[in-house]
Amino acid sequence: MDPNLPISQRASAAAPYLAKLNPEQRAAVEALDGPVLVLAGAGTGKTRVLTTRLAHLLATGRAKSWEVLAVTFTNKASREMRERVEHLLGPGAGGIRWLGTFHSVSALMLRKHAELAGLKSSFTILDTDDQIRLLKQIIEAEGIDEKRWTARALAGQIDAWKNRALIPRDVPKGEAHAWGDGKAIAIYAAYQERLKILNACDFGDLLLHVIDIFKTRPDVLADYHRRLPYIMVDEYQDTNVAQYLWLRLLAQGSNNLCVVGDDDQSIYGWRGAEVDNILRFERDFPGAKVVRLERNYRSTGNILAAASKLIDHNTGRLGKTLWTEDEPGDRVKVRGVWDGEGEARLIGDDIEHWVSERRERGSSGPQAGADAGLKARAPVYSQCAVLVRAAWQMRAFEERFLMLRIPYKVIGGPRFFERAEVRDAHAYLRLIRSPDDDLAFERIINQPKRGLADATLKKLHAEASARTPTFKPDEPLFDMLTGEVTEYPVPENITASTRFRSLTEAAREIVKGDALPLKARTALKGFLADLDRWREKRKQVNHVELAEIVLDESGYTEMLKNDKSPTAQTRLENLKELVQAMGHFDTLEAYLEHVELVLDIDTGGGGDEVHLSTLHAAKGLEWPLVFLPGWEETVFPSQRSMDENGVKGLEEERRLAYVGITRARQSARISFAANRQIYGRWQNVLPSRFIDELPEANVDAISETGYGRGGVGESGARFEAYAPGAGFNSGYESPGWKRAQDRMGEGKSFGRAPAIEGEARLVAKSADSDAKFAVGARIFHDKFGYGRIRAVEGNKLTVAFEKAGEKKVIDSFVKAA
DNA sequence: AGCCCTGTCCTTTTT
DNA sequence: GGACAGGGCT
Repeated sequence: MDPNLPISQRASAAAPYLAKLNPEQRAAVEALDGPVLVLAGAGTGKTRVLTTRLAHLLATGRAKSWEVLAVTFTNKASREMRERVEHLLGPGAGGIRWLGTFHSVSALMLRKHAELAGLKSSFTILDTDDQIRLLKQIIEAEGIDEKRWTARALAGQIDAWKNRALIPRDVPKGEAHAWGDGKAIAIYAAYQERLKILNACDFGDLLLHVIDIFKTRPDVLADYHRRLPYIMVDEYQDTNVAQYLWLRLLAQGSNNLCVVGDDDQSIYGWRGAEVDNILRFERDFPGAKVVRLERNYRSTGNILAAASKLIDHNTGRLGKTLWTEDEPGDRVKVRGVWDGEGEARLIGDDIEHWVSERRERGSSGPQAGADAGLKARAPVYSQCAVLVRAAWQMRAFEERFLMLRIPYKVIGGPRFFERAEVRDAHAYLRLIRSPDDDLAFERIINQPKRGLADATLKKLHAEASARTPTFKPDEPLFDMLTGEVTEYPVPENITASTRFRSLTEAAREIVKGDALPLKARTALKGFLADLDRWREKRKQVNHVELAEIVLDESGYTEMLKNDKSPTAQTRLENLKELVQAMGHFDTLEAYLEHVELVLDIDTGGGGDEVHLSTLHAAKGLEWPLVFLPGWEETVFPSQRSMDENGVKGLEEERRLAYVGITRARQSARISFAANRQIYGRWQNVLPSRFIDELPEANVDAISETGYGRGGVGESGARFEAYAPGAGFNSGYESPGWKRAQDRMGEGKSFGRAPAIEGEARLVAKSADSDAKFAVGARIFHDKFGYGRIRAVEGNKLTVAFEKAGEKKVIDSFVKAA
């Protein structure tokens, strides 16, 4: 080795991991100085570059593991990064202190400097649910029409403002005026006050408070500049204004910022992401080195060509030309089906084909032999994914997969930590930790039922706000409106919605008097005593035991045990899982920090299961076989996206389509239906415009629209017979389902298990053996849409159709011979 | 207090 | 098809 080489370069030359990179990737990894922008197309090894660069920084001794700030958007991404660095450099190398999501890193910083934002370092992080409940109270107090301005919508608006780093004072007047009769800013300000009093902040605040601290305390910022000379950012195209400001401030020190992203994969505009951030990086950071990664290692030629042509329809791109040395492979399949069920059927069949094909090939291959039985089966299901636009589209697939016994796993599906029982358990723990946590208090005061419902709660609220505040903040109050730090007494701009006495405190007060009926008073006393006892207990036992004790003594477990609804069992299991999860943490605090922020539990994974995911959650992942159902106008592209954001919205939808196609390694299969149930109503829908935008040369279009070919005989009906009361889900009852039963006139369960399906001819034939024309069988008619059989008399069916919300009874429905 | 019924509005996408 | 809120009833 050349002894004249600087040490860092000697290390580079020797590093084995560099040999695995192509020239562009290597250029990106070795650009260790100054601002760097890596434009990485889909499947070009973006993560590899990022992790290798990080490893390289450490391996060459340029940086210590605590001197690199590496930010990602999702917990999954940061976990993966950690693992991969470890993989490159060996065990222990993953201990990078400042590696995490924007939010988790911010939380870490804010805990250190909480007092500068008027918080205690033990502040709680509210999730969306808490946020909405809080806003609801404030809206109520402000006397605003709750129908017109829902808490949910207001939460969305406040989030949007926070994404743009706007504190109440900064919100443009015109914009605020359009909201809540001009009271939006007042509510926003009141909300911030309440958060401070609750010693809490929401997701947006994590960043905003830190930005504010950096701006007002140059000494603190300078300290971070010194500590964190290297900054790396993943998915830069998804940064919003707040995140951008946050980064700018931190990067001012060393100017050594390396961002990786792809403007074509910016799909979080609705969350405030500004593609513009990546488009103007070179202007923001003069002298930035730009590296383009254009060689795709993931997909075959046809898939890549189809995706590239599609994304070409967008304007204002930085532009890349992706290429691959892979063979063209299968063409992208586009298929039309009759309706959502048909689509699920088609995809289910495809997966079964794929699986049996692989299994056969595997067992006849050279590997087959004596030890074949001993070896775990090669994964097959997990090579397939179904990617949908919106979560509700998953249900059809889940039902179908259950029926076919295809194992599946919902990625990022109904979140463990968002389940009611888990949140209830957390509320107990939070309340034990901090008696001031009013949101937690409200959540569980009557869970399980203690006879402390609305009336009691109302009195508690009154008690809490009526009396002269006795609350004295430990720290001076920080005013979001003016940015001033105010000493007690309380600033005047606190609205009626703001209370200075916690509900716990109010409860202690109220049980002394006779404001409550005796029954409620006793119950409340008991509840308070329980809490105090648990707080005592906490000093003696560890947090896992504490959780068990609380769940048991509160009667929560018992409530679930007595609950006869089918979900009760699962909920009990969830609680067990929760207690188990707590064991992975040393303290209650550590655990709560995790659940508040990471909101993600490692569900073991690794099973051989088909992946079911939204397109958003699929970013960064890949599969050999990818299904892209629901490509219909109004669904995808989403009507709402286009209504709200016009061409910009459409282009983001198109990027989403691009992300979808480029997830596929070997085969991408797009499908669309002619009929789709939206809000429970049947609607005719048109194929997505994106389908027309695909290049013919790379696509096989097999339209089966009219699946079932509509009319058989004069009735023009397609039948799907369901066996009443049969197995699958037959115990399931929902309000809507019950209502449907009532309408049908038969009090019996119809069940949901398709016994047979097919065209009229088939059904009619089996009707002779009087098997399938059972009351409750589902029927589709070209003219009248879906209905259910109400009565059967020989060849005549009485069918109740539901169309456009109206009930229609067609007598003498003649079957086709 | 709490259950049940009925009417309304809805559904993107996530830290 | 379902969450949720409000009203009426037990």
